Amino acid sequence: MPADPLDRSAAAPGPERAETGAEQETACQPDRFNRARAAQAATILEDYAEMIGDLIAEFGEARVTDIAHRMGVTHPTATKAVARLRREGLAISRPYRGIFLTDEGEALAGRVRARHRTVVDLLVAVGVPAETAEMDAEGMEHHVSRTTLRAFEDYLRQIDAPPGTESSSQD
Amino acid sequence: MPADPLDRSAAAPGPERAETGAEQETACQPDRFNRARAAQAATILEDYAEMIGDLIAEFGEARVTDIAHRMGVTHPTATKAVARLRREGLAISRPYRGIFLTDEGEALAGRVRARHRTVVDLLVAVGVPAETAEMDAEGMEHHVSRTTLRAFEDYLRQIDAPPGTESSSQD
DNA sequence: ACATAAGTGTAGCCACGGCTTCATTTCGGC
DNA sequence: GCCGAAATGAAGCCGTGGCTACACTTATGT
Ligand SMILES: [Mn+2]
Ligand SMILES: [Mn+2]
Ligand SMILES: [Mn+2]
Ligand SMILES: [Mn+2]
Repeated sequence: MPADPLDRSAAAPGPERAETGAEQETACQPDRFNRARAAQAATILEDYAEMIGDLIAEFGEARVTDIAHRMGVTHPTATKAVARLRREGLAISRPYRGIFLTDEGEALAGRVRARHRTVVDLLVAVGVPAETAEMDAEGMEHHVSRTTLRAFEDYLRQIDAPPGTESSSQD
Repeated sequence: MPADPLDRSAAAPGPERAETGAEQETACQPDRFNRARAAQAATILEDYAEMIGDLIAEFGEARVTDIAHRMGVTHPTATKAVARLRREGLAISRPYRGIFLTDEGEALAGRVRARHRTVVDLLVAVGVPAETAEMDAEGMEHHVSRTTLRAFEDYLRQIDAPPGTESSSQD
């Protein structure tokens, strides 16, 4: 093959790094992806915890079959997820009995539920149809950081304020 | 086994379980999660395709090591991802040579890149700090449907309109 | 009370996406 | 041209999160 006409060495992002001021734009890149992967790992726990919380609120307990049905998976899959919740100290259960949340699990479920609602609300606020917002939020929510969540809340509060009351620029 | 002291019937506030239309309001629920799972499955392909596109734009080709470095993974992981891209008809490569995108892969990369920017822009527009927006968008973007993306674009266009020129919005 | 239905557990399969380790190839300096 | 370094490939491990198939337990109805 022709000796590769492309010399990467010349086009390299920058042999010397101008430190302090300019962050190496490609150096933070891996971090972004790592964070996204970490968020993805928590997705299952979060969704199952919230779901179990919902079922407990409705029926007083969460059963594997109900969890599986609502999550759209088979019951062994739900069982495995519950096992992981148990390992993480988020749920408790006994064989052939319902699943319950620990205090920690309940706290998580609560946070997740609130965040979910905020994300949906924000999407609707910027013009996304309600049904679509509900759909997309189910996946997006797990990647919404605390900072972003707070920004969403502030934004929603701001647009909720009566338009006549214009203390907008200030706090 | 001890005669289980936990009778589920007592724990349940409502003895009767979802007998009426309770199933119907939760019928869409599995679909939401299935969609979120599908979006997650596409995440890897999308991010790698975009990344390969970036590298080609910079260096004329994408090398496994560079991909791995920017994605924050080891090179065998990047190799596996490239293999999957090839299988899906999104990339082409020959042993010990650079990786390139097919027309389809290039189209995907372009869409993903544009969507990424839109998501970041929207986050910033509603008050999320730029760096945080970049972080969160990396994960959120894959769950943004076409409908939501269009809503984002409309919203951004709307707020981009000069505040003084309010011909568009009825007053 | 007992038969059957429904719920649950368990085992084992698969693909994915990380990783380490080692073999092989290509590249670059001399 | 050679040789060492760097890049790439290939094998194989692990955990996750789907699934099916089958065993067992619990609930239910007669
Ligand atoms: Mn979710
Ligand atoms: Mn949710
Ligand atoms: Mn991404
Ligand atoms: Mn992206």
